[in-house]
Order: sequence, then structure tokens, then C-alpha cells
Amino acid sequence: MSPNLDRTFAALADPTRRAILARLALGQASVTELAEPFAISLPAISRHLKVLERAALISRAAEGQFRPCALTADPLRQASDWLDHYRQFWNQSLDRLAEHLERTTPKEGPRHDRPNRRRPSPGRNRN
Amino acid sequence: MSPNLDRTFAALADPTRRAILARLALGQASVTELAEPFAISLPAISRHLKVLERAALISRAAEGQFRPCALTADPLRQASDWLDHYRQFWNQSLDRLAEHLERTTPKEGPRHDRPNRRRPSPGRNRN
DNA sequence: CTTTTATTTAACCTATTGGTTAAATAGTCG
DNA sequence: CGACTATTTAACCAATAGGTTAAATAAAAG
Repeated sequence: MSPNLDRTFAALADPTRRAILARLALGQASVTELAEPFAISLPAISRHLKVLERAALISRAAEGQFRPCALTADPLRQASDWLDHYRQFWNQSLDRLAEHLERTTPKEGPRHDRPNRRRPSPGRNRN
Repeated sequence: MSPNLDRTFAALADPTRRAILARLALGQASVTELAEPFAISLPAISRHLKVLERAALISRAAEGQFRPCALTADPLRQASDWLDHYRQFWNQSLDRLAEHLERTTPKEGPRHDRPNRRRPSPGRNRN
């Protein structure tokens, strides 16, 4: 049905790959640079990059002997769009939780409640 | 590191499971009800549900001989929160795309089309 | 030309995934 | 009780994932 989302979510399911994306959010990096923080071998990194590339989460250039990677955000936006379909549902859950806390907790100082730091309803501006 | 996100994204990587979640967004359902739209066997559905349950994306009750499933939105919120870190990035990408289109669409600007073996796909992915 | 650096491919291993069918478990009902 | 319904477990299978080490390729440097 949607192999795009399949690949995107599958790619995001690995902590190494998420860390790589986090690193790339700071800017381009070569394979060796990306591999540096990890305890795994370079071929393993290379295959993680291939997974990310196949999911279109990164793009790669050829600069001399380097193959710098850059983040491609669009699949992330697609994934976020899919999740947005459920936003009202979890807001509703949080409302119920807040309501519950309201009923059960008198006034014992500020608990760990952050009232809707997001936009309240699915309508949002994301140009 | 974050087995929560690992499991959430891994669970979301399967189209059958995403469809199950979409169905559950409409309300509780039994295993048989959930299985009905799919061409796969009931044990297969049962294991998909186990994956969703392990990822805390659904919760299950025991009502007589039924084990109704209900959506648990919190992991979806966590996943969305993770993706949010990249929101500014893809907004920025869209800005760059708009800028690029602005530059290239009206008149023909100079093409720096170097004879690279592999070109980084700058815009859309092709699948 | 030879060596070094960057990266990928090959070959292999083990664990997990997603599916199957057959059997087991558990609750409902005539 | 005995049969029917709902769901899970068991046993199996093929494909994929994620890791390894060793070797291959490509560009840069000496």
C-alpha cells in the first residue's frame, strides 16, 4: 500500500539510524564522520546509510573520495503527517488525564503537567 | 537507548498494523473484527496485535471470550515528538525548494550540470 | 607507481519477522 | 456435557535485518 511509510518507519526503528539522522540535522557529514560515535564496524554503518537512502531519508553526493550524506526531510514530514491523524486522539487522552488529575489531585504544587504545549487541535500551520 | 521508540517505529513499519491502528481509531474492536478486512490468517493477526501491544500502541481487555483492543495513543505522541525535532528542517527544505523554483521557473538560469556519475537527487524522490 | 584513506561489496552467521497450518485453551450456549 | 466461537500457542518455513571480517574499488597523496 504505502511502501514509503513502510520504509520510513522501518528506517526509524533503529537507534543507530535515528542517531545518524540527528547528527545529519546538524549538517552534512561523511561516512567516516558519521561512524565515529558508534562501536560498530564501518560496513555496518554503510548498510545503515543504505537503508536510510532507500527510505529517501538521506541523499548522498560524490565529492572526491567522500560520499557526504545530507538529511532529506520530506519522508519525515510524511511520517509526521500520518501520525497527525491520531493527534486528536491523544489530545483527547491527555484531556482525560488532566481531568482525572483535576478530580483526584487537590492542589499539591505543580506536578509534571504541561498543558498542551502543542497546537491544541489538528489545525496547524506548517508551511 | 530508547527501546520505546524502537518498538513504536518498528510496529508502525507494517501496513497491516497501521491499518489496524486506523481501524482502532474509530473505536474498540475484537480480534476477529480486526482480522476481517485482511487476507491473512487469524494467528497472523494475533501476532500483529502482540507486536502492537508490546509497543504499547494498543491495550487489551478480557470481556468474556473476546479480547477487545483499544488504541493507546501515547507512543504515537512520543513518535510525533521525536519527529518534531526535524520539523524546522523540513520547513526550511520547503523554503529552499520554493526559493529554487523561484529562481529556476521564470527564466532559465545557468545550469551547473557537472558530469557527475551520481547526482544527489535534490528534489523529489522517484518512487 | 605505490601507498594511504574512504567507502563499498562479498561471504557468512544468527536472530527476528511475517506468514502458514494444526492443535490447544477458554468462554458461551443448547 | 458437548458443540460452537474466539483467540492463542506450537511447529515450521522463507526472507530480512544487523552484525562480523576480508577483500575490492576509487580517489588522493607521496
